[in-house]
Amino acid sequence: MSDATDTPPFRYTAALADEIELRWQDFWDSRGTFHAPNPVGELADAAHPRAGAPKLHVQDMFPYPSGAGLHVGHPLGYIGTDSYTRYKRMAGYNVLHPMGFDAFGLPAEQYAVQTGTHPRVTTEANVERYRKQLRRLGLAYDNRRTVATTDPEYYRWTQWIFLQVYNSWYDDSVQRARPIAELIASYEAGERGEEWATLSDVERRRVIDGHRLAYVAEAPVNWCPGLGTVLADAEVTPDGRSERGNYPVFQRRMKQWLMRITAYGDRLVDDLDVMDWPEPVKLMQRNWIGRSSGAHVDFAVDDHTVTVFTTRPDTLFGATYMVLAPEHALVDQVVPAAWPDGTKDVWTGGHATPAEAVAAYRAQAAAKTDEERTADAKVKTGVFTGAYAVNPVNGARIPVFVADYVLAGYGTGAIMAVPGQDERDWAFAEVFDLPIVRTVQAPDGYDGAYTGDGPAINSDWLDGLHVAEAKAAMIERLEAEGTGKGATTWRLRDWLFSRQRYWGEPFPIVYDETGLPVALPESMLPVELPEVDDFSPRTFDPDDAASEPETPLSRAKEWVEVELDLGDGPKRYTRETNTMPQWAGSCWYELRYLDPHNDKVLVDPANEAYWMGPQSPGDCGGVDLYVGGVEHAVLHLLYARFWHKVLYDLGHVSSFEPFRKLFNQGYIQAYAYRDARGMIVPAYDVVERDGKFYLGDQEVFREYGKMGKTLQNVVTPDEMCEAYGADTFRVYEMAMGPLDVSRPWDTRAVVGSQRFLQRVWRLVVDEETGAVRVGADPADDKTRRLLHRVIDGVRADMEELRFNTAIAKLIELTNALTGLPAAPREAVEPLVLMMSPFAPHIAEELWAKLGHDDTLAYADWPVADPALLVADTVTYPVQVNGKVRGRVEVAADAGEDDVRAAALAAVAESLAGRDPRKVIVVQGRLVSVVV
RNA sequence: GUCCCCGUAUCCCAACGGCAGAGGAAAUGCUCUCAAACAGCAUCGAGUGUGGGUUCGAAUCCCACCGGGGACACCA
Repeated sequence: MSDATDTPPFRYTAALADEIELRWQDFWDSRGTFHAPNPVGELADAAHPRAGAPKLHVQDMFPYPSGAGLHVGHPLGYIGTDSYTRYKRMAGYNVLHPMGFDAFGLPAEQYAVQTGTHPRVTTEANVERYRKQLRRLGLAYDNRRTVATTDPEYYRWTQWIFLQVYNSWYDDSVQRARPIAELIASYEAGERGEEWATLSDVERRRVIDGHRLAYVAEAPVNWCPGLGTVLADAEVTPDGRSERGNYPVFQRRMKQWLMRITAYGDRLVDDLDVMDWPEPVKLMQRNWIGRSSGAHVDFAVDDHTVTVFTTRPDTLFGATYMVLAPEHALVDQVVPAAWPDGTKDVWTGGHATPAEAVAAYRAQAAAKTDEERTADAKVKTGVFTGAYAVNPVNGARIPVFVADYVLAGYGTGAIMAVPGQDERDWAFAEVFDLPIVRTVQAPDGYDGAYTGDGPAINSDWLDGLHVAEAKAAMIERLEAEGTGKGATTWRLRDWLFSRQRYWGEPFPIVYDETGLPVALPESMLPVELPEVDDFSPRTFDPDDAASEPETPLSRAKEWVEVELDLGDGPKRYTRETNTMPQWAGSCWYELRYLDPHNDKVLVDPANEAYWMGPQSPGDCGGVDLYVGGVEHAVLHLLYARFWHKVLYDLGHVSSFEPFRKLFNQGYIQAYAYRDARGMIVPAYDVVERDGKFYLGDQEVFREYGKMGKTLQNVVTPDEMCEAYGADTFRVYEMAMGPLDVSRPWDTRAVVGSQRFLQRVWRLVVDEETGAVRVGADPADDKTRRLLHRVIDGVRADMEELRFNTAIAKLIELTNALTGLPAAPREAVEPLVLMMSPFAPHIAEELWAKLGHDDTLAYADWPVADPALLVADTVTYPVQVNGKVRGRVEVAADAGEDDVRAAALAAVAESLAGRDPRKVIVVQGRLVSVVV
């Protein structure tokens, strides 16, 4: 062990980095360096250097603190926002950059079920570990503002928001939520019909409860026996399994809490237009919400009326048959005793009567899972019901089919089929030999269903109109005749909000003797989770669709049965024993950061307006930059937008969107290795030789995937800090590529970032003596010009989050300074300031060594001198027919004619007497000569 | 099947339509060392997935195809 003697005593090594980093972390903590002042309240501080400055609110999607701790992929976004906010703070902004923990959730609960350890114990330990890991990275959070969703002081307000939602209704006439008291007043004033006066108290409550934005309903839900809980649509994978645990999920009707997010469908779609979000995420939200506008059209089927939904009312003259979903309620009622005349053989499925055919088909459809239905989508199946419908616009009789390509849960569960303009209908019509009538003129030679625009044909009075006008004209006619109505349908359903779980927020709801819910008053919040011995919901055989949920809280009898005085004297009540889903706490945390300890209100309006309020007329307001993975594109981001809009409608916040700008960071993935038997081997022990990979002598094979236990390729920030220090780790993560691009982790390459920091260190500190060696002389002209070019470029890169190119420029400058006998202070100081967002500890240390006695966190960010950005002379390459044939150096301010003359002289030889046909001078760039 | 993103040196990545290289890694040589590691200095390198088109000029814009990643997938 002679390392210590051979390494220069003052070299920037991992050990020195460790010492510097821990010291500065303590310094920042003890000084409260990164505290951000609020306008009002406990966190206001008029003496703060950034009090009253322009604000910037930057936030990361907060983590679920898992038992495995962080790996190097997790902090990528955190380091990105930290670098950005450190830069913006130096550039003069009052920066809010908080961090918290999404601490309710299944893993801690499942661990509790297995081991009997209370989820709170596990969660707190995990949170503590995360805090330590994040602190070690030197992330400049305002730690006074941290939140954990499991903290009763936090979930008190989650419950409070639930009460706001519960105690309001959506007034369609003004397109916003209003207090439920206003609805009750309206009923009592007789503005909503006479009936109210005749109702009993209980009936009145039922009427009102039916309008609330949070309500209990018997609804089709996703019941997952394997987890013992119901799930939101978004938590179910397309193949009908639970996203967590991958258990089968069954459709069941159950009594559950729902939130009326569908009321906000229009605004959730429309407001996407004003937000600065990645287009793919906006698209995913639009798809998920699935707004489509068209019309409901009534078709007579014998004595019954079947209403269909269509987005193409303009094609009504081309409707040649009708389809009901197998589950449609009217199917049985329209089926006649025998096949009518004209029934084609392919329509019957080989059955003797319509009733048999329909029953057989329905049984067959019911037996299919959604997955099978989708997999079979290529081949259209169905059967004739024997009934005919009458097309309301032309009186045509069209056969009514049952087919599973029509979904019961969307629209009305019935369609008019227009094969000429719909690909699915076309495919069905071909199988069942049904007529095809084009009602939109297709291009010459077009085969198949034509869904594009064109003039209407075969459509009587619509002929000649284009699609958009034809739709409007048809809707107008249908409404006038009373056979239809313009309509909008949604794919989005109301949000299933209850879970049969222990480790979640209890509802602030009790039930009285009527069995109807009663909201607890704010004064009784928080409703804390009771202590229980058994955390597990009753789980079942994962395939037992008929099982019934039983919540863990229902077993805490002394908690469930309570005596309360809710205004009419002490009475017995029963508590709600479901808990809220994990999304609840993350639906509003961006607001609590603003005023984390306020026990009077969720957030003081002045603080909300400052940090998140609209910045200009029409601006939606919200967090200025929200960074996280794209996997939350619909779930979290849709739910949070919904809650925020409710709070906006009720006047609690001034912004109508929570996140003005969204940025999706990429992922750090890693190589994994399998041996010849296909077994994963620890990536850490694999070595590369001659392009092949070996574990010992055995060749192994490389693949690429997520970092994790199963692939045995986890690298932790702790290891990186130990081997190189946090600054090196941070610089490496920011330098390896653009923030939004996924890339492979390569531990071998980290050393490059360490060498960069070592070189900067050496510019300031003599490795042998530890003395400050920075030069006092002014920089030479060349160095000075480079410095200002770098200052200029780095600022632009920082603004655009292009950290990789910013770091490249800093390295370029460093390498230039390294070559000088003594690096001039004039260049070193800006370099230290500019590297500080990425490597804050070493930058602080060097800043101090350069003679500054306070943190550089509030030092002025360097500004480039424009005069030094323009060169004295410019070298123009001269192209002849696209090939570079010469170069000329001319004064930077030379006119175009001078440049042309010089250029032509320079390539006279190549021209060989030919006359240039054209000479193009690109100012400052090049000259192109065409002969 | 439809839509979106991406293909630049051995690898990760740069290049307002204007000389393909900012930066890092690897590799090679040298310095330091008894030796090695660290560190330092130097060297090495592709014509931009393929084929067309637009242009004086294309990695960049357009079209088609190939490869990789992602989203959606009977939503009437």
